Amino acid sequence: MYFTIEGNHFMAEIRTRFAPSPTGYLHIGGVRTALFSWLVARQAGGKFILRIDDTDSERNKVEALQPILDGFRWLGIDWDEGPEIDGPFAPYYQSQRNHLYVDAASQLLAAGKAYPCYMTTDEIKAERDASEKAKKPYVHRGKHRQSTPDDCLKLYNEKKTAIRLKVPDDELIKINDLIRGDVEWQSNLIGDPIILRPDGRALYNFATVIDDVGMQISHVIRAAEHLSNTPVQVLVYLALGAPMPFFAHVPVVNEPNSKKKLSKRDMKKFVTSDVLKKLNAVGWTNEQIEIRDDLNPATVSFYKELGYLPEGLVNYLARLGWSLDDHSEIILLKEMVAKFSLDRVNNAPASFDPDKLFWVAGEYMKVLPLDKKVDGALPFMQKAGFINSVPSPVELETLRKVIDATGDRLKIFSDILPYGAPFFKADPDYDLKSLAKRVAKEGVPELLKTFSVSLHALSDFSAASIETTLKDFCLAGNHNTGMLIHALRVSTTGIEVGPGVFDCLYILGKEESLRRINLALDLIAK
RNA sequence: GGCCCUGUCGUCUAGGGGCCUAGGACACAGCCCUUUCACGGCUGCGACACGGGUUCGAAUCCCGUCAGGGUCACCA
Repeated sequence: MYFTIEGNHFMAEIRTRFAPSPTGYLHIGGVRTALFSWLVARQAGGKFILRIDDTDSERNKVEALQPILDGFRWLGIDWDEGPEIDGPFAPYYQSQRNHLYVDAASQLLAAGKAYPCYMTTDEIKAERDASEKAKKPYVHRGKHRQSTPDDCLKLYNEKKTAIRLKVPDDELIKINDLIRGDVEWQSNLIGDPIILRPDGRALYNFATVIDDVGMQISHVIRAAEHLSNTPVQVLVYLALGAPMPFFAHVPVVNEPNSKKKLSKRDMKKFVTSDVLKKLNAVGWTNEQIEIRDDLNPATVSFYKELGYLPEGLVNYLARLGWSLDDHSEIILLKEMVAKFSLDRVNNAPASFDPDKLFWVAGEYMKVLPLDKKVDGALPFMQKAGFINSVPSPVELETLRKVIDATGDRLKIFSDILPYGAPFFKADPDYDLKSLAKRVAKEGVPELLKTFSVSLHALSDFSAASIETTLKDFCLAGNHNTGMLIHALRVSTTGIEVGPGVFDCLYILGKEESLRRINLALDLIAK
């Protein structure tokens, strides 16, 4: 005989949930699991529930929860029930639900499915040592397993203690995991788990089931590390006589180029000098990064801070461990909701790849309308002090032109900083090496001077006409076109990489272009 | 150590007995386009963990080995 959960579900509606702890940040691995869960609910027209696992948090709960909610909102993962919106099964904070766990435990006690256990830690330790000596696995079985429900109740009412669930003998506990297929355990290898502490606080494995039953969760979609909790939880469902949900255990996310789980502890190690540089570039000081634990590549807010498009992050995360077919990489959310399926989720762990995420984010940026690009890039320019907090029409227009000229070079919003800087600073930051390489060369200063005259005479200072003028000029005087182009770029923007020169000159305007050319010439004259 | 899960290019993946000389994507290298960079195009590099079966035929099914991971709490 064995217990099975297959086909034992009779909920009318698909209801999935994610149960984060208020940690102060949204972890990239967790959000991927949540995304799968959300996708299942949205596809079925069901409900996605956020339940806060705050039973042992000493932190300020509201404060530590906010970044998580913000993260979900930013990504576009919305919830139908949970914090800030409530719902028919409120409260959605486990810390406020303990009475439900106590009630359920009493019920099990009365039904003879659980018993009070008065064994001391020393006694348990002695038993464990004995089993170890005998080279047998330690399986806890308390003394009051055999007592009648009435005796148990009486005992418990006289003296509160830990309550354990009776694990049945000689059973095979079997689930059909929607991702991993059949998984089974021997009940004889599972010790009677404590479900309620002597002080009346519930344990995770118990509280989770009570909540999932109470909130009518139809699909328990969670990280693979919970797979080994599942048999105990199945037993709780059974003891409760509650309908069994589907289970799906999503494989863990590994560190980049590693077989190790992308852990929540020790995230600081991801803050490499490279990462630090990126964060510095968008205005975070090393001190701030040190204090905040959400500014590292294992959290969602890190990507928000750097100006990744949330759609890109979502797309990347979905593809991490899941595939639609043999070729699709860019999959719009709409399509994902329509076509997602748990059976196409891989069962092996996947390593997080920042390079690919960057590429995906860039693909989304490419197709973003110019207006949206301006909106997204503006805060970065403001934070860097290039543009006023209340931007002038001129600043906005220049930014728009720069972004337009920058084109596909813009992958994430913070990319605007290096490309945009030359157009918003009074003078370019000249890179001395570039200056030496492109301007301070034989004949080049003279060439620039002569060409300045042509530029000065130009009435239509558009990119196209600057280009024509330059080409005609080189043709007529038999000058090296490339040499002049490079010299112009460096002398007007200070850098060698960026939008086309003709665009740069056009955006700067005639006066400013000529001024900068002279500035560079003065500089190399020294 | 017990239990459970998992092994396809460096990474994400396709594949589920013959369409496999193993496909796509990122990354990397080269070439072309563009007198920069990026984009785009083309090419290259590069994997079925190992050993046994089953079969006419195995990346695919079975067994074993090895490796990695998860978990074994009055944490969640």
